[in-house]
Amino acid sequence: MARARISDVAAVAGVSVTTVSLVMNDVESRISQETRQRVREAARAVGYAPSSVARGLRTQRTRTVGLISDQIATTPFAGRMLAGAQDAARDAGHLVYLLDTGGDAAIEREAIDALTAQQVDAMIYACMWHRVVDVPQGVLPKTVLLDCRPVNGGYRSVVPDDRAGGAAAVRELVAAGHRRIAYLDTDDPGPLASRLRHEGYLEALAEAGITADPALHVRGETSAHGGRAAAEALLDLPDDKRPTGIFCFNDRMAAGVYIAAHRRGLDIPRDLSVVGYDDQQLIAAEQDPPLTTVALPHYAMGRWAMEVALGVRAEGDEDATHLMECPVIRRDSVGPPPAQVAKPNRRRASHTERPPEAAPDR
Amino acid sequence: MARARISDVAAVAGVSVTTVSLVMNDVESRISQETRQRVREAARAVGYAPSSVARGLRTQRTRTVGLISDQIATTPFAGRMLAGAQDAARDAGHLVYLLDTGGDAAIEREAIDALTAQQVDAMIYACMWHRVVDVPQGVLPKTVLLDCRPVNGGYRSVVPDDRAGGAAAVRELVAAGHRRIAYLDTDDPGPLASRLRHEGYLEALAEAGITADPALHVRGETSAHGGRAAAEALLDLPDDKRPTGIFCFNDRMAAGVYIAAHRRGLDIPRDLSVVGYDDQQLIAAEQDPPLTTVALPHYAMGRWAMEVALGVRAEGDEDATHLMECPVIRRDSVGPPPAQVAKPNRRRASHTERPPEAAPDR
DNA sequence: CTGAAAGCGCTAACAT
DNA sequence: ATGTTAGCGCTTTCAG
Repeated sequence: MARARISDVAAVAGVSVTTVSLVMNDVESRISQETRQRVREAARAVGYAPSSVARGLRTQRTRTVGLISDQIATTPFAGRMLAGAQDAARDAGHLVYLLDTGGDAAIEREAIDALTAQQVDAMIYACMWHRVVDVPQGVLPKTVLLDCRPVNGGYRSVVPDDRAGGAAAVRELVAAGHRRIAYLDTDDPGPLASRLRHEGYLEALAEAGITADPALHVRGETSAHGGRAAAEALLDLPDDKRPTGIFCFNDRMAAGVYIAAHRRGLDIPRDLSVVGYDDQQLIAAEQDPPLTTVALPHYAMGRWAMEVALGVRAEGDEDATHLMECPVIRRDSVGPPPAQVAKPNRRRASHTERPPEAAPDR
Repeated sequence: MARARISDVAAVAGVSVTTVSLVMNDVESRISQETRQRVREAARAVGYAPSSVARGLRTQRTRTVGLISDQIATTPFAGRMLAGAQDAARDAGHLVYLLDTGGDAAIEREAIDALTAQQVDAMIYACMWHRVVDVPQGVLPKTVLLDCRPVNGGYRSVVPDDRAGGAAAVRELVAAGHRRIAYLDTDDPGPLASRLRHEGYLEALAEAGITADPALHVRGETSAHGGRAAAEALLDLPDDKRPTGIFCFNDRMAAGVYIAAHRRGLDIPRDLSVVGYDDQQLIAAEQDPPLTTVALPHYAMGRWAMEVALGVRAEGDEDATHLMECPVIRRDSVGPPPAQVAKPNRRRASHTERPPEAAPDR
C-alpha cells in the first residue's frame, strides 16, 4: 500500500487539501471545530503522515540540522554532547544528521556539501576537545561551534570554562587546608584546557595568598601511566617541598597518581589529596576512594549549541564565546593535609621492575 | 544570493534542464563530451548543487537512513558503532539521522514517525548492549537490528559472538597452563552476554578436559567495586581451590580484580592471571600491567548493519542473526600459573575500613 | 544527441 | 469558513 497523500485525506473528509493542510499544521484561523475533527479522523483512517520532503521543498525549511564533528568514535564524551544536542533538537521538532569527519578535511568538505544539498536549517560544528579551529568554508553563516572556538571569530561558540574549573578544583584543596598544591599537567599543548586550567590553578593559589612554586607544576603524558610517572617525581621531592594535594589535568592522570600513591603505601586522602578533571564515569567514580573531580558540562553544551543554532535561545552576539560552568563533583579523594607529611619510602621508585616477593596485605 | 537552481545552470550553459540533469547525474546515454564540459563549467560558475529535497520528492528516494538507538549517551561503545555505520553510509552516499530515545517508548514512537515522514530509505535499530528487543511498530520492514536480536524474529540482526569470545578468553588461560579458572560474572541477568560468555567458558573448559567447579563461577555488581568484592571471595578460597586465572565478564570488573590482587600483594600475572572483556581503552590499556581482554567488534557491527540496511551487502536471509567475531587482545595480564599458589594474607579483607598506618612500599 | 512538459506532495496567496 | 491553483526544484518519459 502506497503512502497516503494529503489529497486522499481531503477526499475522505470531503474537504479541500487546503483545509487538510491547515488543520494538520494547526493554523489558528478559520476552520470550524467540526471540520477539524472530521479531517483528523480521515487522516487517522487513511494513516496519513505529511511528507517532510514535499513540505521542505515547498517551504524551503527542512527542520533538520547537521552536526559535523571531528571525532565521535574515540571519546567517551561524545555521547553526552550528542545527547544534549539531540534532546534540544527534538524539543524544537528538528531531526539531526550526524556527520563524523575523523578530522579529515576532504571528508569535511563532502559533509558540508551534503548538508547543503540537504538544505539543513542549521549547522553545528563540534570538536571533542576544547580547541581553536579554522572553520571550513561553506558552512552556514550562523553555524555554532561546540567545544571549540573559531580562530578568527565570526561564529558563536560554547566551551567549558576551564579556567574557572581549574580554580574551583584548586579551591577544594585550599579549603581543606592544603598549601603545597601541585598541578599535574598534560604534556600536550594542543587543548586550550591545559593552559586555562593552569591559569585557574594560579588564580586560586593567588587568592589564597599562596605563592606558586614552579617545581609543583609538572607535566606528563596524558594517561594513567603518564600521571603515575609525574606523580612519582612529585612524591620524590623532599618533605618540605612535597605537595600534599595534587590537581590533575584529567581523571586518567589522576588514576596514575592513585597508583603511584598506593605503591608507596600512601593513603588517599589521608596522606595525599587529589582532584581530577573530566568526571569520566569509568574512571573517577570507580577509583578507591572515589575521585573528587571537575565535570565537563557536555550535555549542557550540546543543548546550548543546538538551542542557539535553532534560534530557540536568543543569543544576542553573533560572535561570542559562551563559557559553560564546570561543576566540581565532590567524592572522597580530598581531605585535610597530614599533620606532618607522611614519609614515603625513599628508595628510587621503579616503574617496571618488581620486587621478588609479594608484600604483605597493607 | 539565493541558491542556484538547475535552470540557472541550463541558461548559462545554453542547454535545457534535461541536459543539465543528465550530466549532473552521470547518466551514460547521449550528451556529447563537449556539452558535458560546458554544463560542468556552468554549474561550477553559478555554484550549483542539486537540491536533495527536490530530488527526494521526485524520486521518492532520499538517500538518508535513520539510526534509532536506546542510548548513545551512557556508553563508551556507542562511538565505534556509530562510526562504523557512519562510514558505511558515507561510502554509499547516504546521510544518517541519529535518534536517541533513551529507551523511552513514547520518544521511540515519535522518532519512528519523524523518520517515516522524512522518508528515509532505511532504518537501523540499535542497542548499546547485546540484548533481545521487541521491535516497535512502524519501523521499515527491512530494518536491521544492531547489537540486539528481535524477540520474535522477522529482522536481520548483528550481534557479537559472545559465546566464542568467552571461549577464546578462557582458552588464553588454558593455553598458559591454568586449570583452576574462575568466571567472574555480572549479577545482572539482562544482557545476553552474561549467559553466552558463560557457555563459552564452559565449552573451553570442557575441550581442555577440565571439570568446571561451580564454586569458581561467582557473580558481582558490574563495576570495579563489584569485581573487587567477588575477587576477594575467590582469593579467600583455600589454596587448593583458589583459581590461578580469572575470566571477568568485563574490563571494569577486571579492574576490581586488579585492586583486590594488589591489595594482597599479589602480582599480576605472576601470582594471578586475568582476562577481561570489552577492551575499553580507558580501562584495559591503562591497567598495570595492561589487561588482556576480548574486544567487542563495535565498528564492524555498525558497518555491517549499515551495509545490509542499504543493500550494499547482500545478506540472503531476511531473518537471520549475524554473529560477529570478538578478537582477543593480548596484553600482559596472563602468564603461567604460579608453581605453587602464592599465599595471600589470610586476614578477612575489608573493603572500607582502612588500617591506621600506611604500609611500607612493597 | 537534445528539449518540452508532467508531476512528486505540499503550502500559501488569492478567490469565493 | 472553505476552495483553486501556482509553484518549490528536480527527474523522466516522450518527442523530436
